[in-house]
Parts: sequence; C-alpha cells; structure tokens
Amino acid sequence: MHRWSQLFIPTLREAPADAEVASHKFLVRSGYIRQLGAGIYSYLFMGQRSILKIIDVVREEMNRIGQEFLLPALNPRELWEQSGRWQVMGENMFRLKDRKGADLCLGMTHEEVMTDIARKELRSYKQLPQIWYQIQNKFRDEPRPKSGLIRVRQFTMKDAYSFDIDEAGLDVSYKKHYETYRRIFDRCGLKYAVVEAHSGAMGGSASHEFMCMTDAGEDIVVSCEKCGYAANLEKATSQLAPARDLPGDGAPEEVHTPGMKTIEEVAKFLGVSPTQKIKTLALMQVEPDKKNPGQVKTRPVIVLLRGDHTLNEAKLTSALDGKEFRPMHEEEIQRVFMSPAGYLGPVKVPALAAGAQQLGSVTQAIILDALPLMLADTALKGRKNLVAGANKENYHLKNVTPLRDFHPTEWVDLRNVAAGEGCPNCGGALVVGRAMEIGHIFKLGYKYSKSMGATVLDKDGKEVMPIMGCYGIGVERILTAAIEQNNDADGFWLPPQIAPFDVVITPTNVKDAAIMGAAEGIAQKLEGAGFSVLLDDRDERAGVKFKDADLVGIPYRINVGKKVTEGMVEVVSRSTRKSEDANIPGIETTFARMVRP
RNA sequence: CGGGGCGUAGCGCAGCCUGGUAGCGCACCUGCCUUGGGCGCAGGGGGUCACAGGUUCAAAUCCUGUCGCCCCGACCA
Repeated sequence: MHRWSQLFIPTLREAPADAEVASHKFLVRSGYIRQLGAGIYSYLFMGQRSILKIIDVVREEMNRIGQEFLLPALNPRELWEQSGRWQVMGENMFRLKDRKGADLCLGMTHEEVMTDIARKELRSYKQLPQIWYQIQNKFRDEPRPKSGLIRVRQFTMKDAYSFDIDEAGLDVSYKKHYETYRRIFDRCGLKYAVVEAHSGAMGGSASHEFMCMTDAGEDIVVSCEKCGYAANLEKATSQLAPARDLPGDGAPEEVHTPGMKTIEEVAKFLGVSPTQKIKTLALMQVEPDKKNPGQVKTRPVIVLLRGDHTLNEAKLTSALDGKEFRPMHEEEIQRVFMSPAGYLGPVKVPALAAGAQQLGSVTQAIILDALPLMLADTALKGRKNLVAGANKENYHLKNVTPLRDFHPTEWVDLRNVAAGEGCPNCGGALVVGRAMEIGHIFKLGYKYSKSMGATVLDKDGKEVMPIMGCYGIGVERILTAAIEQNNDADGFWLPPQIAPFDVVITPTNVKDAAIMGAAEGIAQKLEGAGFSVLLDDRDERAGVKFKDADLVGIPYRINVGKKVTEGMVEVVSRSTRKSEDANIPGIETTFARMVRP
C-alpha cells in the first residue's frame, strides 16, 4: 500500500502555458512527467508506474511469441555504414564521438544490431524461426518535437525482429505479431484501427499501422464503420458516386471567363458543377542531378484532378517514385503552358506520351526525359465534355474529353478521399478522422540480411538469407493515447491494466479515528485481494483530495466518510462518475465484482 | 530548415510603449480556524527579470547578438 502523504505527486492546478493537447496538460498537471528539454521528459513516480504497467502488458504478450533481449543504445558507426543507414538517417540520428575520435550514434531502431547478432550466430535453418524483442530507449533527433509525450526525442520502444527461412515463415511471424499487437492494445483499453501502410522503398512487403483514433494524432485515417475497412489517407481509396457529364459531342471550344480563376468562380459563371471541371496543377519535380553533384534536376509535372477533388501529396510522391516536388514558379508556368496561372488546362500542352519512356534511342531518351509528365487522376477516366483552362488569359475550354483532347502520361489515383464517399469494400459511408500511430509491423524482406550479410544453411546445405520482419510499439504513446481517449475537464482515467493504481482511497478526514481506521482496513483488504492501492492519508480537506483523485488517472476511488458509522463507504468510478454505496465488511469482494464483473 | 510567438518566483500572469522601488493569483512555510468538491484569517520565505554585449548617472524596460521553449508546414512509435 502506498500512502499519498509520503509520495511525490506534484499536482498542479494550472497546466503549463505551452501545453496544447489534453494528454500533455494532464500528464504535467497530474505530476506524471516534467520537461527537461524540447522532446525530453522525466517520468516521475506516477508516470513511471503507469509506463511500467504498460510494459508489463507488452512483455507478457510478447513473451508468448518471442524472447526478450536488451541491446545497447550506443552503436558504432561501422554497423550503420553496412546497412547504408549512417547516411540515410541524416539529421534525425544523434551522433557522437568517443575519446579516440571514433564515431558512434544513439540507436533510433535496432535492425542493425539484431542482424549483426543473427549473422554471427545463426547457422542453420534449424535455428529458425526466431523472434527477438526488446523494450528500450530510442533516440531520434526529431525536427519538431511536440505535444508532450506524443512526439519526443527519447522514448521507450518495444521493438521486435523476426528471422525466418522463407516467406511462408515470415507470414507466420508477421501474423503472430499482428495478433499479439491486437491483444496488447485491447488490454490497454484503446480504441484503434489497423490500417495498411506504405510498403515503403523495400517493395512488395506488407505493412500495417495500428492507429489510435484521437484528434491529437498527426495522421489522417479513413475508415468504414460498416465493414471495418481502414486506411491511411495516403493509401485510402473510395467509390465515387457517378458524376454527370455535360451533354453533346462537340470539339473543345473557348469560352470567355473574364477574371475567373478559381474552380468555384468558373463553375458558377458557366453554370456547371465543379465535378464537371478539370483542376490543373502545375508542379515541378525536383531531384538531385547525378551528373552535376550539388545541382538539382527539375521536370514539370502536370496533375489533373476533378474540380472538387484535392491532391494527396503522398500519393503523388509515390507516383513519382519518391521524388520530391514543389509548385511551379510563375515564369516556369509561362514557359510550359504559355499562359498565366489560373487558366491552365491539359489541352495542347507538351507532355510525355504514355509508355514512351520504354522505347527509343539514347538521344530520344534524353529528349523524352525533359518532357513534362502529365498525371491524371483516375476519377477523370471515362469522363467527357469537361471544362478546363484554355492556357490563355480569361479563357476556358468547354467540351474537353480525356484521351481525345489530351493524353496523360499515366492514370493514377492521386486524390484525397473525402468523408461520406463510398467504402471501396462495401460502399458504406467513409469516415475521416485524425489518429495517432501506436504500433507498426513490417515485412522487411532481405534488406538487412543482404546488406549486412546474414546467411544460414538450408535443408540442402545451401547458403540462404533469412527473411526478416520488424515490429514496433511506442510505449509512451499507449499512455498518451489512453489519456486522449479518456479525459474530461477535471482530469483523466486510465484502464486498471495501465493505471498507476487500481484504486485511491479517500478518507474525508484523517483526524477522525473511525474514518481513518476504516480507510486503513479497507486498503489492507484490497491489497490482500491483489489490488494496487493508494491511500490518500494527507491532512487535506475532502475537496482537495477529490480534485486530485479525479486528476491523476486512477480508475476507481473509495470515499471513506461519515457513513463509516453505518459501516458503509462509496465506490466511485472515475469514467462514469457513478457512485455506489458498499458495506465495509467484504469490501474486497464487492469491489472485485464491481471492477471485474 | 522556412514562417509565427514567447522567455519576469514551482505554476499562471502583470510591469516594458513613456528607463529610477520587481508585483499579483495559486503553490510553499508558521499559527489559528475549517473539514464531502481546490475553505477562511494573520504572518512569512522565495527572483543574477534567459544569457552576453552596448546606450545611459541609472536598464526587466531602449539597441545588438546568442541561447532556450512553444505553435504552423516537409518525417515517424
């Protein structure tokens, strides 16, 4: 049993001015954490207790499928050179030198060290599969730490790595993690969605993100409540209600649209819907020039979307094979379109033809390489008689029909899915909401086995590379997500599994021997029944203690007050705020029944 | 990195324009009082005004620079 009067739980009436999100405010106010620097936090008694409870859950579930290691945070440069990530990680990696001048870094993740162990130790397929995990501090020099514990530079991660002999084996290891993660997050009482994520640069491999639905999150998730479909906005697709085309078979025809630049203005002026318009975006692809180091190579990219749609930049980046882009400058637009911005359209614009890149000589390839790319969103496919810019000041074109009047280099899905559109699986209305990533599982394939040279002998005595997976959980994010999902004006409540205490016992007057005696007795009995108990034995007014109890995340409170003379106390649930009287004799069984029905 | 904001007591803030004494609420300490929702009264402690340089008889206040922190955009558990 813990006595509040002897603990350090520095609660605050007011939140620090720079805290924005609920979890940050309450973590500080409840005395869970204190800030040391940007994205660097100390966990005090209550915070650490909760983190340890979360780790207990994670460890218990992980131990069912894997083996716990603990790897050093301090890593030598050479290891990271071998995987190529000494360069790739760039500014995000904390780097330091030892006294001899050798380069070291603080681990951001541990594929390198795990693979190093694997390559030194694993010899035979008979040793596979292996699942190795650890719960350890990670260091990332984030460009912008924010929102309390949500985005920090040092944090606790459960990271796991699997080694299998073949893809079928990896599938099994991956599935084990998927299920384990579900159990962990369920036990932590979180509302979350599992979404398919970017398969990333490694190609072909599966990846799922576990996303907690909360406005404090930094990602946007599209989900269907009907069938359970969920996807990151960067990947989400939808069924669109069919758009009506304008009638007729006419050729493109200029119309005077004086001073009208926006989709809305033009649509209104011409009496058409934005869905009958083409939105033309002029972007410039930018990549490092291989021939002239330090220089950049640019290439215009024309993006066509339906008038009411918006561009998803991540989708475009994927369509450009990961290359970056920026809006075109005014003079670049002038050069490519021979038109002022605001009147751009796809007709008679030079662009690389579909499939043109594959054929032709080297000289042709160089010429083709400079032509603008024209990427059209699939929502425009099969449409006709659209309205688009005429590439001429104050004019638009009517009757623009794709594949007759212009020929995109490629049709791609580029648009943002919007709320209310049809679920791609079942047609149900899609919901768009913010979410925070709490876990990520990933089929790595052979990336590290290959770059770092890990091999084992297979059944036939042939040297083969083990296939890997990696799996991460942000421990602090479980805490922040739980707070974001469970708070009100007075504080927050955590599920008992991850709360620092199961119950706080609040004697209303510590100087009243009957009350205090009863409180002590109840605390003992509950401890005996396996609950973790915080006895608020401080000589404070009841109001102060109630306020603190409401603040600090403990799911249940037992008020011990005047009713002790009748042998009664009140059991209050923090989440529902419902209070129930209970007899003191047998309180441990009554409480157990209320808490674990 | 680009853009914006803020650094005065543990927390929340005022003072700064118009230079001269550092102030308020909460928290903290002592005493009394009170004891079911941050109670009341009285007394008290605590500040190199982020740092450095400059202007001035005199700088929290004006000028310059540096650092730190927060927020908005490109990355991630």
